Amino acid sequence: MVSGSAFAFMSLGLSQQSHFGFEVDLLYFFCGYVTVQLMRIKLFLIIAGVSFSYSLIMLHFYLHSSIDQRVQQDQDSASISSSVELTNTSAIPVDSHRVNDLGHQQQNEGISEPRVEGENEGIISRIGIVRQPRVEGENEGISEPRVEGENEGVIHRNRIVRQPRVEGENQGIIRRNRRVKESRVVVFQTASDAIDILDDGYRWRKYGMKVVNRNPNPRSYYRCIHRFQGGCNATKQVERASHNIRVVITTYWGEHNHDVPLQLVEVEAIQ
DNA sequence: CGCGTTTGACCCGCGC
DNA sequence: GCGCGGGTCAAACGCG
Ligand SMILES: [Zn+2]
Repeated sequence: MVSGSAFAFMSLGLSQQSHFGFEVDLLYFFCGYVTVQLMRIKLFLIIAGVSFSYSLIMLHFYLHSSIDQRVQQDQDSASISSSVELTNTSAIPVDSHRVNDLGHQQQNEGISEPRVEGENEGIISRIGIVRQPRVEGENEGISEPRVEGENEGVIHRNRIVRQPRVEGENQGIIRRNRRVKESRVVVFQTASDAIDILDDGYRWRKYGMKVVNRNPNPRSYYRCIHRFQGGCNATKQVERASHNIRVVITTYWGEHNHDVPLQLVEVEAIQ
């Protein structure tokens, strides 16, 4: 029976291998190893098995319930105030789905596992939206990371962004010290094995890539392609989470001041 | 040749 | 002031 339970632990660890990071896999392996050692010395077998199974279950639930918090902590020091939705149960294939209106897209409600077994399609979940900056001092800390029925998750972050430089005249004299508070941030979390960039209908140009915050995966910076023609200053950042290689976090900054450009399929449909 | 990506340098705010 | 972390620039490069 004890060997059977140990085998169950090992198989559980192997089954979780593709969903969590390397450290968690190491932790599972260590738990299995400790179980085997306890089998060898024949000491407190049943108690150790029960305690280890309990700790594994608690670890599993902790990882499951705090994935959105860790996403936000990895993003930067933003803290989630109340009512952040994490409804990534809608298994929307990234290829066939275009997020046309990010601010008003409704996700279905109801919680389930933040991962889809045996599927390669990405699942999209909107973490939060900031429409205007908030004053620090209220709603400190992380509370209620999972609220049912709320469609407007709010992340308050008083991030200071630089004003874009005025092009074409007097370069060198123009100071960048005008700072505004960004008023709109949309964070998406996508679980995908291969697809990093979800097609939202807009055309982006990559302008930077940086390894940040001890995350082995670099963060990519994109700008809207109409920045120099139409003055659109919408940007987005795409990175993979450090703790889970399958989670892709897409952060949108600013809003477009133009319409969604036509896609190739639509151009072909017109012709 | 035009357009988009890559990638090292640069800049800037912030903490010590 | 200095180092560090993170965002941006821009020359080089690649590709149709
Ligand atoms: Zn735009």
